[in-house]
Amino acid sequence: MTTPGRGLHGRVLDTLGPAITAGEYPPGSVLRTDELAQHFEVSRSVMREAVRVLESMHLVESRRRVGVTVRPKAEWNVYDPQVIRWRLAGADRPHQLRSLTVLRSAIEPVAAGLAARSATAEQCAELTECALGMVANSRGHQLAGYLIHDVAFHRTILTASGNEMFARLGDVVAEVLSGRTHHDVMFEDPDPAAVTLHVKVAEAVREGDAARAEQLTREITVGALQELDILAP
Amino acid sequence: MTTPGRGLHGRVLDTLGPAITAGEYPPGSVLRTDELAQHFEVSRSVMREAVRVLESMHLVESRRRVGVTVRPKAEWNVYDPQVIRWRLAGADRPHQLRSLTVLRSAIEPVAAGLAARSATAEQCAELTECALGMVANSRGHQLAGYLIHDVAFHRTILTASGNEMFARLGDVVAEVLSGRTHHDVMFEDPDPAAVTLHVKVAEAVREGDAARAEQLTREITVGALQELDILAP
DNA sequence: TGACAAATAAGTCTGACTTTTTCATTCCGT
DNA sequence: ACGGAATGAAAAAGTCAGACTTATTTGTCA
Repeated sequence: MTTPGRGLHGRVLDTLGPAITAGEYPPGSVLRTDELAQHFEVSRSVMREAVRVLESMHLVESRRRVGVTVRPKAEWNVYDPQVIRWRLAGADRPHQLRSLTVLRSAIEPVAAGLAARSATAEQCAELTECALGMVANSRGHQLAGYLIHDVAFHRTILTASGNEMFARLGDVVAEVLSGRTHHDVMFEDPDPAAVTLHVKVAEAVREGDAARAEQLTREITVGALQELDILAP
Repeated sequence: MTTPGRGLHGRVLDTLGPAITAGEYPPGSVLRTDELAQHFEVSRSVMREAVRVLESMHLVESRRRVGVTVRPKAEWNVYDPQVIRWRLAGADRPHQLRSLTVLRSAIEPVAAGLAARSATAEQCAELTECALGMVANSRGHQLAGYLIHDVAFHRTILTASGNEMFARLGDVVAEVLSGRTHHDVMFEDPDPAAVTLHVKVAEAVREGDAARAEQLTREITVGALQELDILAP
């Protein structure tokens, strides 16, 4: 997780960001910098910095003589990890989780295919290690241990794809997987079939079999979609 | 495009952002707010706001007694449209274009599949209209007209997918397509086969044939990959 | 080695001032 | 009397300058 207290403006964002992304201020709402500064008991300079950050996330728009207006959801920078965290922490969580899982289902298979072509020996080893760690923690309610390896596995795939855009989704996937374990599903041991699939993906990548790595990963993501009752493509 | 002159801090970002993303300041470089403020001839308050924005993009990190240090590329928020624009405008353009095209190849087929399931009648009409517009402008060096319809087509697919994360990639795809037309390839009329594929995708979506829409779109993106000499999966 | 002190650069606050944009009024012409 | 253009005032963000605070690092000395 990122540093919680990186200055006063960060403190302000910690409450204002979630409030906006939660829809507490509907699109078109107008805030005034001075009022916000008073409300949060900070100086205008600090408040202005916070507004600038929200503006860079396209959450709000600041215009002279008008104020700080909340933008419609469709314009938000929904790939900003901070925005994602805020939304995952709020009432929008289920919806956000679905969006992200669908995104995963598009990205990860392709990433796995690329990883099979360009993964380094170290990455292959890491992958195998993670898969074995998942197997070792797949029985007896060792969810914490399982999760660590699961996250590391997917992160390694995304990194090994060699595509920077894919690699940067590692944190997002981590958040989705953690969330799934802690809150929603997974009250019991993980599906053995899923565990096996991970082992096979590690194999396929190690052998450089791109098509197989992609197909197997697609099966994993289909499973993730089904867990959320999303119609599998 | 976004508004160019949204305040002094925006002006500063317009030169500092591209400079950082271009690698002009290598990772670990230390900048000092006061010096920057002097250099850009703005007050410290303005400079601080600019730094905050760069910080929210994970381009830099500001620490007391140290200064503003440039983060390694791997930590940047590479999905931030602003960051993408900066990188597309700089020396990193070819690399960025490849990353984005690979991203497209993962996203768009899935988006098309989803669109086939959930597109509205209006969206289907829009799609057909775009495809016809592409056909009409596919001969006789009418690249500008072709591009408009091409961009609109892909944007509509992404929107019609019903997934907000996909929808937000519309701008990125637009930028990639425009760039391709203006700079790199496409000196002559577009590939007739590609045009036909677009028409067929519109058909498949209209008929609700998800698998076919996905497969046809995959063929389109494979073409885009090949244009950049990227090994097709 | 550890504690303490100095230096440093970001962080914060305040108040005065500027600039842009909007809204309401007024004034003119038809 | 009505519509529209010009004018003025108000409102809120934007900018600046200066003083002060605080955390962090570095270096010195016991």
